[in-house]
Amino acid sequence: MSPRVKNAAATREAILASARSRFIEESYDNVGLREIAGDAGVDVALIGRYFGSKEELFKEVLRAGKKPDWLDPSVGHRELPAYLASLAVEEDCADRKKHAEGLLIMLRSASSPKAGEVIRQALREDVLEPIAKLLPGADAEVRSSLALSIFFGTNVMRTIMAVEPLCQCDSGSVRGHMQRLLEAALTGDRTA
Amino acid sequence: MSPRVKNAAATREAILASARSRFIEESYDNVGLREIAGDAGVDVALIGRYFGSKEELFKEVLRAGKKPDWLDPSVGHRELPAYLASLAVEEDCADRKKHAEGLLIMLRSASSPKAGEVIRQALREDVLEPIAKLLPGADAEVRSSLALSIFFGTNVMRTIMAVEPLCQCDSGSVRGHMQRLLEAALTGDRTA
DNA sequence: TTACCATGTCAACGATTGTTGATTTTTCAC
DNA sequence: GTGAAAAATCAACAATCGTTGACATGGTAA
Repeated sequence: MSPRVKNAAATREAILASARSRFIEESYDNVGLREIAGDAGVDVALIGRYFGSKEELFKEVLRAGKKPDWLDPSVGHRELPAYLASLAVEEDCADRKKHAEGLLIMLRSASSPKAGEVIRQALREDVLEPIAKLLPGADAEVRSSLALSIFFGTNVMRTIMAVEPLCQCDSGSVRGHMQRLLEAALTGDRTA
Repeated sequence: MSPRVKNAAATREAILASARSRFIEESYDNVGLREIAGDAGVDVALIGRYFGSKEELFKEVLRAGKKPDWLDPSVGHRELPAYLASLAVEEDCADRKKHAEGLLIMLRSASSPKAGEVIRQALREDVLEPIAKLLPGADAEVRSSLALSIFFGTNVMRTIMAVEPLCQCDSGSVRGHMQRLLEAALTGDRTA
C-alpha cells in the first residue's frame, strides 16, 4: 500500500489520539497496538518508533491528558463537592470531560501490572495531592482519597459494571447523589 | 514425572482454590492457567478437562464463592451501613472476609471483555438485588447501587491503587469512614 | 492377575501479542 | 534533477496464551 503523507508531528498526534480513545474504552491489556495503529491509519511499527514501547505510549497518554491547573484554586473547599460532582457528569464543558476521561483511563487499567505503577504515581501526584492541598484540617489526604473513592466507585458502577439504575439515571440526579456523597467524604464531621 | 494421587474431587477443589487465590490478586487477563495449575500442583490440561475453559473456570469461582443468604435478613435497613462497613474491613469473621474477597474478584476483572458479562450478571443477581430488597422507598435500586459504589470505590483506592493514606489507616478508622459514606448512600435524604 | 476406565501427564497446535530489522517511499536541500 | 535523510511500510521474530489430542499411569472390579 502506498505510504501516507509524511508528517511526523501529525501522525504522532494521531497515534496519541487513537490510543487515548482506546484506553478510555478498554483496559491496557485489552488494547492492541494494531487496533491503535489501525484507528490512526498507520502501521504498527510506527508506534514503536515514536513511543518506544506500549508502556511508554500509555505513559504519554496520561501525561498528555493532564493539566497542572485543573483544580481551579479559586474554588473554596466548600464548593469542592459540587465542583467534583459536576466533573463526573459534565458533558458540555470540554475541559472537565477530558479530565474525567483521564480518570477513567486510570480506573480501567488500574489492575494491569504494566500500567499499574504508572497510574498509581500519576494519581498521587496529579489528582490526590492537588485536592488534599485545598482541604483544611489534619487528615486532608485521607479525605482527598475518600473523595476519589466516590468518583471511582460511581464510575465503576456506571461505566464498567454498567449497572442500569445508575446508567439510566438522568445526569442531574446522578450529580445530586454524587454531591451528597462527596460532601460526606470531604467534610470529615461525625455528626452522627 | 509420576502422576499425583488420583482423586478427582480433591484436585478439582485444589484447582478451584488456586484459581480463586489468583483471581483475588490479579485480573482475569493477567492470570495464566499455567500459574493456577502450578499452584494446585497439577498439569494445565486438567483445567480444561474439569472446567472446559478459562471463562467457565472463572464462572465457577464466582458461583462457588456466593452464598444466597449472605445478607442476614434480620438486619434492618437501619443497621445496614454498619453491616456493610464491617464487611469491608473485617478480618476475623471468615464468612464476611470470603464475601468481601468475592466482590474484590469482580472488581479486579470487571474491565475484561471475557469476564465482564459474567461479573455484571453475578453482581446484579447476587449483590445488588438482595440489598435493594432490604431497602424501603422507591429508589431502592439506585441507593443499593450507590452503596456498592462506596464499597468498590474504597476498595479501588485501598487495594488496587494502593493509596497510602487509606492503606495505612487502621481498620477502625476505615470502617468509620465507610459507615459514614454508606449512611449517606443508603439514606437518600436531602437534609442539606 | 487382568482388563478397563478414570485420572493425570506430555507435547504440540494455532492464534495473538509486542517488538525489531530491512526495505520502500516521500520530502527537501543543493 | 539528484542524493540523502526522514517517514512509513512490510515481514518476521520470539514469547505467551488457551486449548486439544495422544499417551501413560493409577485404581478397581471381575
